[in-house]
Amino acid sequence: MSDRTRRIPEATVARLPVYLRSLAELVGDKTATVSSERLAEMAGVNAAKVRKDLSYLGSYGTRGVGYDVEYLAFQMSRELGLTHDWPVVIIGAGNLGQALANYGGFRDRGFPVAALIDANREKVGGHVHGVPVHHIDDLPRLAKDLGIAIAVIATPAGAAQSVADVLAEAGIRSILNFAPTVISVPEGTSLRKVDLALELQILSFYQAHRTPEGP
Amino acid sequence: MSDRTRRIPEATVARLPVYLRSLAELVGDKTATVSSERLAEMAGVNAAKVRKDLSYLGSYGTRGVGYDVEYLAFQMSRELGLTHDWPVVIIGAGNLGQALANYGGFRDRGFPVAALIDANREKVGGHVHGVPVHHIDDLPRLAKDLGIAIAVIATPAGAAQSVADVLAEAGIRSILNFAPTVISVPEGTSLRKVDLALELQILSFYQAHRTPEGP
DNA sequence: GGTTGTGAACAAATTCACAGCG
DNA sequence: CGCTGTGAATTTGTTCACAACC
Repeated sequence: MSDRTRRIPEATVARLPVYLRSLAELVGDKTATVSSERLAEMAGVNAAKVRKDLSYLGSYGTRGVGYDVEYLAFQMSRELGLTHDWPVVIIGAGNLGQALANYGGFRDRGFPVAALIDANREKVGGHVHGVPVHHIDDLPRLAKDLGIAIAVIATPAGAAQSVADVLAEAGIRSILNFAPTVISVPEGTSLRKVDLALELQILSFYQAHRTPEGP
Repeated sequence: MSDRTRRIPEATVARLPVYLRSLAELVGDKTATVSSERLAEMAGVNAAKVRKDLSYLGSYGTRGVGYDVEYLAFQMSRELGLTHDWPVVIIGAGNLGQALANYGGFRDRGFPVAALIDANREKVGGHVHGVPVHHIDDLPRLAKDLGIAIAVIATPAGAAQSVADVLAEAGIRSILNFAPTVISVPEGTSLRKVDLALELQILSFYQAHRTPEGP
């Protein structure tokens, strides 16, 4: 049975956006076709992995030629659900939340920040970089009105679990958590974590274990 | 041969900081010992994985009792190289770089931000949240003077590779890259990536593939 | 009795290597 | 001939299950 009929492995899903970014570059360069070799180089992986990953999407390559850049980009966007925008809310209008609201990379890649949410009523009512700040009690209504399916948690660790509970209540089933704590979400909710200091701690490990001469 | 004599797997290294965070909580609660079961719950993994992971550090548990919280935390800090602070530089004094400089989580977990670096001389000379802003040309000297081993790239994608090259030149061998692009670094340099929009794209995939009822 | 530490079994992910096709 | 698509082999990571030990 061919790979494309099986469920796409998590590791592959996590690389698709990297390929898509490379394809966007190639589209910009007006490059018509690309080999797995070249795409691998751009994405920082090896060619066998690219071919295996792409095979889960279908047989979109041509033997002896490579992949049609535009067609592959389209298929990949479709597979990733990126054919339309996904408005997101950011919970926590503190330092990090405000910076994320102002981060152009979200909007540019199809994730406009529709609202900032905070529990502190003093922050509510204003705008941060053009994004309105609402109270957490309004979240269920906002999620419905704005068609929000994805939330970003940018609160202190202590507040993250209760926020996750409110999100579950509001029917939001995709969460990106920046709070440095483990949160539990209902079965069926997708959760991704970004822990900034944790990444540095991992680097510290390898730094500490490097011999002076290396590696 | 026991696990602790083998090289620690990458997947385990990536989880050690999560355990350490849980242990720090337990220390705060004045909890003396902890079972793998309890630690697993706190870290959001299963107990077998905790025991296997901890076994790479050594036999620090007591059968029938569990792990001594303080002792394990100490051993883990030592293994992670967190017995002293690691000052970091952030390259790119834009939106994200400034937010990261102001992010308390770095300092709190032993990674004080010693300097912000920018290529734009108009930004240089001032301070952002108490952190001095220097020019990229001063990086080699700064790295040496401030004892900096870890750098954070928070520039636009287009500048990231040239920044990585400067970092290599300056002898910095641990890099956390926030720029949404693949960068290549010399053999022996540790590189971790955080791509904010990419995380949302991954969530989009699962959101798009979710059937209305489940799973 | 309770919990660790760890081989063994299992699963996921990566890489190889080459048949198949344009 | 060149490059994809993919089974097979390998490597890495996870989970099981239980002997060893306090």
